[in-house]
Amino acid sequence: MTNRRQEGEGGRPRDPRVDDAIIQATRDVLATGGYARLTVDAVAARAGVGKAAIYRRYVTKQEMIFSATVGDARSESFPDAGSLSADLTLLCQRIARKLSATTSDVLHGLLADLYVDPALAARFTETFLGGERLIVVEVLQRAVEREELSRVPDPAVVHALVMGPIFAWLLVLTEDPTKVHDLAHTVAQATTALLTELGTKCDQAP
Amino acid sequence: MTNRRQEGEGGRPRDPRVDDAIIQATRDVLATGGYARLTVDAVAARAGVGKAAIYRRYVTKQEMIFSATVGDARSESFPDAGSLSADLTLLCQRIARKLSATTSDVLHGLLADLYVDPALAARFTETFLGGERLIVVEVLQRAVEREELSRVPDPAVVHALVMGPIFAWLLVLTEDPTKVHDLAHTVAQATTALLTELGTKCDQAP
Amino acid sequence: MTNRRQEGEGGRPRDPRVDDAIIQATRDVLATGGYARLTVDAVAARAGVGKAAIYRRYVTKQEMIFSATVGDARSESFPDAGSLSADLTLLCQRIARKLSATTSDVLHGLLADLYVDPALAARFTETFLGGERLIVVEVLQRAVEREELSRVPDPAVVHALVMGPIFAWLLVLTEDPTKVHDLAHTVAQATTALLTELGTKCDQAP
Amino acid sequence: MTNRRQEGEGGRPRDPRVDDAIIQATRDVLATGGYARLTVDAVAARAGVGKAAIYRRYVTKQEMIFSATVGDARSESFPDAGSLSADLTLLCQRIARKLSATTSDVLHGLLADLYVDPALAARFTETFLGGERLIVVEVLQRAVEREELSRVPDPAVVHALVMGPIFAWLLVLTEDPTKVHDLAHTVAQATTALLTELGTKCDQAP
DNA sequence: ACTTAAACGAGACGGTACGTCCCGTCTTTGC
DNA sequence: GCAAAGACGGGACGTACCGTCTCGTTTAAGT
Repeated sequence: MTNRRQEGEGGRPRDPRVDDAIIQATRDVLATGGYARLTVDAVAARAGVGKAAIYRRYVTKQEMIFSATVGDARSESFPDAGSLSADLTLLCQRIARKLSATTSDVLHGLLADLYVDPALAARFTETFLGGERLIVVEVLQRAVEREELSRVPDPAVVHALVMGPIFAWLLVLTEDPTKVHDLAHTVAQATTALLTELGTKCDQAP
Repeated sequence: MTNRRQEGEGGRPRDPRVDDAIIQATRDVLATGGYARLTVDAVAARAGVGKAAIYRRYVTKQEMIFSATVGDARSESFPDAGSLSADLTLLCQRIARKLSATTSDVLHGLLADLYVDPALAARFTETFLGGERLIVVEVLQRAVEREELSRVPDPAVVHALVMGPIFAWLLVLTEDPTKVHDLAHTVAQATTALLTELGTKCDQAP
Repeated sequence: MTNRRQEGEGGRPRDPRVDDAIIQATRDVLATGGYARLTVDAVAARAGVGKAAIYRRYVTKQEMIFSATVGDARSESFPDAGSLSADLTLLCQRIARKLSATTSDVLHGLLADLYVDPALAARFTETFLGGERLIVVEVLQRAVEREELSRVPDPAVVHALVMGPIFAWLLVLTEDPTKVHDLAHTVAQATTALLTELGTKCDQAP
Repeated sequence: MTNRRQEGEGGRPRDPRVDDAIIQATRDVLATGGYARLTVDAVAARAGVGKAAIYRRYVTKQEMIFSATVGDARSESFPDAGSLSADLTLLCQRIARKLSATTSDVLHGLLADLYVDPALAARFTETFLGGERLIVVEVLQRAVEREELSRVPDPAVVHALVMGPIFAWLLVLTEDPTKVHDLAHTVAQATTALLTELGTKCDQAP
């Protein structure tokens, strides 16, 4: 993905081993020295690849990092856990797992760079957040069908309520990551409580 | 703050106008080009100041940005709003206001750089988060005194629950900032619901 | 010339139209941007040819340029003009014509590159200078036979005396090229004067 | 020279040791690997200097090489040797010495690059050739005053006649450099012969 | 009033990384 | 097996910042 060029047929095709080597080297370098110390030369050297091979695939260092970290976004199917509470718990666990996979500084570095590059920002929103948002919508619709809720609340608000605390725990407060599992449970409880017991007051945008 | 040097007596004293000029220029440059494009030379030029004057005050570019954006953190007193729900709402509003003051990329850039510089990270935690944490603790204690809660839950969890969604709304999801006021209300509701109606299940760490 | 490969018989034969296209494209690109800006990719593109087709014919970019500019060196026969003076004048004219055919920077660029590549240097000496040297020797021998000279002077010295000023005029001093015809005449006069009137003092190497 | 900037007074002044280090390193690298292999990074490394320090002084790699090789052009005074023949001999020796100081490929590389950069070309003409030209003019005027010549011939032609053969001997024919002294003598003889015995036929441009 | 020590604007310094360009080689598909 | 197309590893280019270091000047406090 992102690997621009699909047009021309002629010529030597891109070597998929090079693609893999770049991605893997990026992850290695990121793990070694962190976002701030990642160098395109370092990645190229580690991958045993010329810099040109990298810039042929990614317009920018950021694009490369994006692809190597949060860019794949395999949208796994989301099973029905049986109740709103169980669904939300499952979603929280998944978000926690996803955020745990990326080091704090990498995600923040990427988020900082998004501000400069709107195109990358759009792709981030679509890739990284879009999948989650779809799941949120589906979970809420199921709850309405089960008659746990009378109507579908604003998905953006629910999304913020469930991903926010986990994001903050791991990437802002940098609290103990081993406790994130319990936190996910608590977040699901709080959201469920809000949505069911207090009614549907959170549909700010009808 | 951070302005090292207290020892020597002799010599020309620091010019406070220079301090202000640096802070203001930093904010201007950040507003103009964002975190990624901020250059020490640019700040110096804009402030009409030599680079030495900057590095005399801050060890690092990041320290400067920190001071110019989130570094002042005047810990305003936090009034008692009368109930847990009202206290939490007030806290959420305050967090929302604070986060709205800083552009998305600046905060993320800073957070990314914290990873590299532990000293700055410590100061960030203390300055930016410490005040909030104290308020969280106080709010919870008041609730126990009022007998709204039977015991004080883990403040870290509550902190994540209240600041997480707002942070995510503004700085990750980049949703409409005008709606953050309503969101703050919703977050307070959800947290109150969790703490009161479902008991004290969130004391993960006794 | 230089077109390595004579061995194999089997397989598709080289397309002579490709040879021509490469030579012509090289000259075009040289004329357009000069020696420093000549790129193999540019030549290939202009010739409508793959880079491989070029490197199948020439080991090096320099070989290609050499072939396209000074490499053909058709050794035209050199007629007897009747006297040493007339022979030298004719030789000077021929040298002037040859040097005028190549742009200043191309020849200098080539000469610079010769330093790095001894093989090319040898071929240059042989191709570009060897022909001239043979003519010099022949002219001097004729003069001895005509008894204009008592013995044959060092051909290297005479070669330098006749080609030097013309080379300098066109490629170092970059004086008016239209005056090179007159200069050629003057050079021939000076050399004749030296050889005849002052005797044979220039046989430095007996 | 060439070191642009004379305007501003404020700020740290250029360190002359850096100037020297760059010049010397350039000569070293040139001597080691030749013109084609000279790298700005290599020069910077060898000089123990940042690349910025180089580009602060020279717009271009070529400017740097120019300054380090033929750029100084200390115009030594030219003594009167007593006769046209002796003056020309002295001039030829001086030219030979100057050309011997620079390696073949460096001068050719520079000459090739002059084609691309007219500003550098102008400076080359002025610096490297201008001094010689002035001497030529002076030598001819002296000869007229001594009544060896009836009038002053075209200096450009004489210049080509004396520097051409030496240039060709060393830098095109690459003949034995130890014989250049004898050649210089021969060249002076030939030119004297032309100018005196055959009259002033070479004033092509009156 | 004079000395002294530090702060000041300016900008050069050694480094390091960027993203671009080119070389000469290798690898496809199609004739 | 040659051809066009173009990807490959390598390496230099010139630019931009970083954080440090002089310059020569200015400004207070301590004598």
